[in-house]
Amino acid sequence: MFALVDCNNFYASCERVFRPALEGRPVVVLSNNDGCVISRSNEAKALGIPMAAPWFKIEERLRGCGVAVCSSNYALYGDLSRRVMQVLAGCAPALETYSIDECFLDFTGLPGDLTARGLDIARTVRQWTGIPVSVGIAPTKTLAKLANRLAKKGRSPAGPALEWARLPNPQETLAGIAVEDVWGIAKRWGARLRALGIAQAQALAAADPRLLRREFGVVVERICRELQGVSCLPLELVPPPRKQILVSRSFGERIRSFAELRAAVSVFAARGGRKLRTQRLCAQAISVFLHTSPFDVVGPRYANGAMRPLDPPTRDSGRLIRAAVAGLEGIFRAGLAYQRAGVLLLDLVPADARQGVLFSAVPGDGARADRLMDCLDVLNRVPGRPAVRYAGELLGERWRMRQRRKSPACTTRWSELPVVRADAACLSVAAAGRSGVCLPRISL
DNA sequence: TCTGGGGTCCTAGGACCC
DNA sequence: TCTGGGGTCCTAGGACCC
Repeated sequence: MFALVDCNNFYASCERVFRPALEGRPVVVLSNNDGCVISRSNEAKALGIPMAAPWFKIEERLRGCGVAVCSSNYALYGDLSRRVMQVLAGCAPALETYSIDECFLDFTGLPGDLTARGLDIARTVRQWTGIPVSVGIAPTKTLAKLANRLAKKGRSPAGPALEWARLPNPQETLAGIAVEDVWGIAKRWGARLRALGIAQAQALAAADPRLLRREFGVVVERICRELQGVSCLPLELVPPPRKQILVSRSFGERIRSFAELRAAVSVFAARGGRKLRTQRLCAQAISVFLHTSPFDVVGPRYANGAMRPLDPPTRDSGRLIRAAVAGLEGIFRAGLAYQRAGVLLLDLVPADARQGVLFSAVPGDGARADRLMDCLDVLNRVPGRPAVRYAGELLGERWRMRQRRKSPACTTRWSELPVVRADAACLSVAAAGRSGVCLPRISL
């Protein structure tokens, strides 16, 4: 038995935690560079703001609607996610963190009423972190996803938790769910399924698994069986090691000079190195890529990438930067307006299982390089922009993203901690330990 | 003026091995 | 006249997820 706990409108909800005045107001969070809408509060959804809409296209229409617009603040979201997961870890014997805002819990064999347990989880997470969540409970992950969806849409009489087995008529419910709303079925497969006369979740559950296997492969066959209640996707208790690490950004403005691209690519490579080290991995290859904007109508279009082997495998930021810049030299074309670049670290291997090179031409990358990187990481431990950087990273800043409306890093940066003023009477009530919930009225 | 940034899995086909 | 049966590895492309 699985429970899927999913944060409601996660990024928008995070913005509300430290700005209670946003409660009840439409809130949208924008992607990097303040580009597209990537999270919407219920009020924003009610205004008809579509997911992934480019903000500049809908901004005008929404003027006067009182929409609170936030640049994305990943330091905040990452930290609140960590707190939510920490609370959830105490709610079940095992859990799988599925994404920044979702978590599968193992509910197998738990005594008592599972719906009540789900409601209790939702209440606890809300009270301890400020984040509203929904809980779907079912014998398979796919059905738990659907149950969660129903709970989120207010289809659960109990509130934010819904147990599949408690539905009065599960078949009828499946018949009311479009096939594209099933986890793992998106637009393309949806269209092909519809062409076969499979338009709802119920039809998919009833379809011939052999046909699905033949037409779509094992993935859709599994989804079919999961809809029938046969669990095919187990809980992954230990996250498998990363296979690749990507660091890329769209630029705040178009970049034309090699020097500035080199600065951006150096920053990406250094950041990739840091990610490698926190995950105790080494890369055996690095790829650097860049392209002009696919939306620009004037000027030539260009996209290219270059791959370089890293032998021996490395997590040394200096070597990563050198390799990335060498790759960049090969693909840079003068006279173009670049919109985005990135660095991809590939063929990752555990750092303690690196294959050495018998006749190494690369000096270092042994204990000495490791110590240097450890030192760098200690100096840069505080989140935010690193304290110590490679000189190459500093040779241009114009590529950096636009983030005009970013909220403070309330929980990860000393200088941005919120100041709390609380009503004294209310605090004394809370301190007296009266039973029940007493949230003091606070202003920030 | 302005359009995100990460990831994974599966399959088919080709090249190669004994 | 006749030409096996069993594998692995790699890559590109297509699909999906948040």
